[in-house]
Amino acid sequence: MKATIYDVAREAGVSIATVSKVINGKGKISEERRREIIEIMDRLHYQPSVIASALTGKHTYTFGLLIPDISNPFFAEVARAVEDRAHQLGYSVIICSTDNKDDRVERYIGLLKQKSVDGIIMGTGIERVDMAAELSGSMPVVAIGREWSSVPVHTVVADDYQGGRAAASHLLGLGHRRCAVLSESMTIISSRERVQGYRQALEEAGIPLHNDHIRICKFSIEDGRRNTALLLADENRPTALFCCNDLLAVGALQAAREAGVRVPEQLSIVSFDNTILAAVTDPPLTSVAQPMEQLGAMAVNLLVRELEEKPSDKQRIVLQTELIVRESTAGWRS
Amino acid sequence: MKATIYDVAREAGVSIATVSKVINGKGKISEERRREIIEIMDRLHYQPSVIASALTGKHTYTFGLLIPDISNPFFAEVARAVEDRAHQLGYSVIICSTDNKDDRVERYIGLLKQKSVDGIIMGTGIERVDMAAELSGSMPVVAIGREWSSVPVHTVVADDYQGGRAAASHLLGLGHRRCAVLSESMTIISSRERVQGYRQALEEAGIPLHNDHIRICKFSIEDGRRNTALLLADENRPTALFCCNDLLAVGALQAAREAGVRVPEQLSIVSFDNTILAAVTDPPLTSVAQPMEQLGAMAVNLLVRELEEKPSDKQRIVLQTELIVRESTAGWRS
DNA sequence: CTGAAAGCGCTTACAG
DNA sequence: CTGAAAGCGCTTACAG
Repeated sequence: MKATIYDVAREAGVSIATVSKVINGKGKISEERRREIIEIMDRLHYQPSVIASALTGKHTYTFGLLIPDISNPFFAEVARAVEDRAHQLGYSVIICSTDNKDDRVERYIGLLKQKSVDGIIMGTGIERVDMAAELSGSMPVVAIGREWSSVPVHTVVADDYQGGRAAASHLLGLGHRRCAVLSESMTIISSRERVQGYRQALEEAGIPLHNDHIRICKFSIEDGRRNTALLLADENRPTALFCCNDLLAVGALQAAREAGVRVPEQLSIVSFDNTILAAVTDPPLTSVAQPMEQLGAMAVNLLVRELEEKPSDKQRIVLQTELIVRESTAGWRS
Repeated sequence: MKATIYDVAREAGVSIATVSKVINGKGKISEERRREIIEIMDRLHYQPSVIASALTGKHTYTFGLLIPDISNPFFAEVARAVEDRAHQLGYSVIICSTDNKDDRVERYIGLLKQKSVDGIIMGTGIERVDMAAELSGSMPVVAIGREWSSVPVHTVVADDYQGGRAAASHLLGLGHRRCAVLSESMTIISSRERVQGYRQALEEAGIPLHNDHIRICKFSIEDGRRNTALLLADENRPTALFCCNDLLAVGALQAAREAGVRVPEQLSIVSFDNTILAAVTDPPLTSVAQPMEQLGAMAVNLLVRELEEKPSDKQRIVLQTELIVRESTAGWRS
């Protein structure tokens, strides 16, 4: 049987209140007693029950991480950063893959509430924004890589707009004039921003982004491939393609190969995220890197500060992206 | 404030014992009362506290998943499978990346115990086997992709030996005679089995596996690259290479490219795992597929059965692998 | 400096 | 069929 606070108290000949105080470093305890009690706790391998202390108003030191899919390399890398920072700070993380489905989000949130988690990091999309609003009313929430302008929560995101601009500048600098883009749904703010940055940089260079050069995709290799195939089938096909994430870019690469279009000679591709995938494809992808580690760590920092200090004003932290040039982009002479 | 069982009881004019019974579907309650109470619980948005019920002897419906690194695609895919199956069965999973370090394992196990998780799925390596033994004495444990022959726990693994044989057979069939292998540490049973299967199949064909054709690597792209570079520097270099996981194979691919050795024309590579990486490299990797989804789901099944039914005999489940032939292997004429 | 007692939100015999 | 009471392992005023 596991030792309880009663066992320790009995062994030490004191009350459980006294033991509780030394556990929590509260109140005044004579140095002698304290040492003795600590020694006994060690000897008994006593570990306070988080369950019991949570029931008396303290924290569970656990929070939920909602992301679309842990098996997706981008979220896996972010999750690792979240986990590490959380662990450093004494927290555990329950991972929840939502597939971006509202009913899964709802179910998970319900479970997390029942389990009295201390807070939630939301990295998933939701359609019914009221769910986020309601949630943020009932516990600390920080949004990561996503935002809901109407809901007051801490937010940490990459500078998607600048990232989109960087992709465009790079392609323009290489001489491209027919530039297309593969995006996720425009209902996702980060996608919208990436496309917007891309579009603006192009327009400033006097190059409009044609509507039929904007393809909205689902978040999958397969859909990236399908949409790229459509773009490449056009007689006036683009010479450059900006993909809003690595998965889409992998699909684009596959479509190009199948269509006999060489990358980068006949088609330049810039992706976004810079997960491990970007480094292992053929050719390796030029990619706008998101600071995944920082994203995760900052989100945890915000959440824990909210938990342990006085609730502060909602912050919005924007982290810089960085263009990593590999071999999927090359100069174009028309 | 969240509604408690007291609120429901008061509203319904019954005792909390009665409410508890309808929550748990225990005891006899008149159909009328039950309906009324359920209606009130709905109206109050009442959700029983897992914390409180766990303190009274029930489960926390949470378990821990210990793996080396969630940002590694193989473990991310397994984790997703674990999460999905757990979720279906009403459990949450706390993810713990250990980097295969004993002190991290120990710390995590301690935390999980304090949090009263119902069980642990161990997919991580540990040096001090006694830790696993002690753990399995204190709560249900199932090992996944790892085994400790001396510790009685449920185990679910892929058939590593057969997988190694399959890799060798494939290469032999293509005419290769100088075959090398990149392995993880031989202290990991699964690595040992893979190499063993590979070696035996080679030997049965009359081809010994030379010691200097066995390279022990750390679990990283970088180490795969480094060791492959060493192999390729040999004048009598191998024409085929079996890598015990995709990450090592990615490193091998990089080393080959750097050394100007074409894959598969001058070097065939077979990897193991068949994560998403194997599909996106250049060339795509021929790989021995592990059934990651099944591995995860089976591990959860075993754990939950142990939890909810009478503890059964420790099972050892071995799942089949499957060779997926892509473009990193080709025939060799000497 | 130390302890008795109430309380957190439940479940479980046990009695009726 | 229903409820009073004890108990799970803690923490927190409060009193001394």
